[in-house]
Amino acid sequence: MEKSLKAAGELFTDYLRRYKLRRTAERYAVLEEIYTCGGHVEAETLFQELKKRYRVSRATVYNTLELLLECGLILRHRFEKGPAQYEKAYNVPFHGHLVCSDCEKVEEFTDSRLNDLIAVAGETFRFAVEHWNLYLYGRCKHCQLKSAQTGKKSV
Amino acid sequence: MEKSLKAAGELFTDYLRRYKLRRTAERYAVLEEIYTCGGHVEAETLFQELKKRYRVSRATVYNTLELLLECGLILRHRFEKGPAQYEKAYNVPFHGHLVCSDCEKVEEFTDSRLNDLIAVAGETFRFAVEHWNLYLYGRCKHCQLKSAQTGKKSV
DNA sequence: TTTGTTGCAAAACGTTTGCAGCCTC
DNA sequence: GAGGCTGCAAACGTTTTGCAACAAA
Repeated sequence: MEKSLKAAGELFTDYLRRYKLRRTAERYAVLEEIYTCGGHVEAETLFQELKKRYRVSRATVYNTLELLLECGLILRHRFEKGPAQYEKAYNVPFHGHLVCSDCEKVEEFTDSRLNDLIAVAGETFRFAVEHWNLYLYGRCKHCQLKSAQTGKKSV
Repeated sequence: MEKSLKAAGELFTDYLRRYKLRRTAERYAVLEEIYTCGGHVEAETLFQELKKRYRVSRATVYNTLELLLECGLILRHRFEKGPAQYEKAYNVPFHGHLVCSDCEKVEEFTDSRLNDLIAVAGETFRFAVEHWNLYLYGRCKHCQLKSAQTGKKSV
């Protein structure tokens, strides 16, 4: 956790140096928040959290998110509903997402066949895959149980 | 093509009847446009096209898209950039999407292992999968060739 | 000192909503 | 005839942009 933030920070520094971009406190603050909040965050939440501790603007948050995406330190998801969500990507195994249509909670899963399948698809189409997303939508364990108890199919 | 529109129209009629919703010309117009435009369309394009032939509003387009999603006759995608895109779903095999970050074009691919993989993930988590999306982002064949010729890595 | 980056506010964008009138049933 | 659905326009929430002030190099 703590460790992956440190390593990510160093990679971020390398990236900023390489492209002659400035190392500002705000940029590292955004990185830290994503790496320590645990899970998925949306830009607005990120901004509200950071505002408690720093003087930051939404513009900077969005600007920094763009940089972090570019250097591969974070991932962005646009699920069916709501604003985009961000998660740390460094030292995290590739995974798919299970998104519950009822409670909106997101679970993650891995499958060894996923990477192979994606590599094959890329080769078949001579497509240079940079990143990918697999989203499964439906009802999670808890919401199925909940509706079974009340006898209702959905809210 | 023509045939799947007809079948989809009948399923839409069944759905509207079942839920005591009204069969309006506008609703069928939206369905037809999606089934005949071939590929992915965004709501605004749909609206602009329909406006040429009918008196419709954006509100009706969005409202109808919601209905068509609900009865499974269309699919909705939120790729990394841009507004949501819609595609017909009736009589179309499940497929993943290859999205080019350069030219924004979308290719489709199928893999027999996909359905199995998704079923397994669902069972493992006792998650009732309703639908899913697999998006691969990167550079398509043509854009790779294009940058190899100019010697530039990207635009 | 230079100029990339910031905070702020306004604008842009896609989508949703409120409402009076229309048209399906 | 009743009320679900419509077009229109205004409102909404998220993201982007323009700009003067600031601070990293």
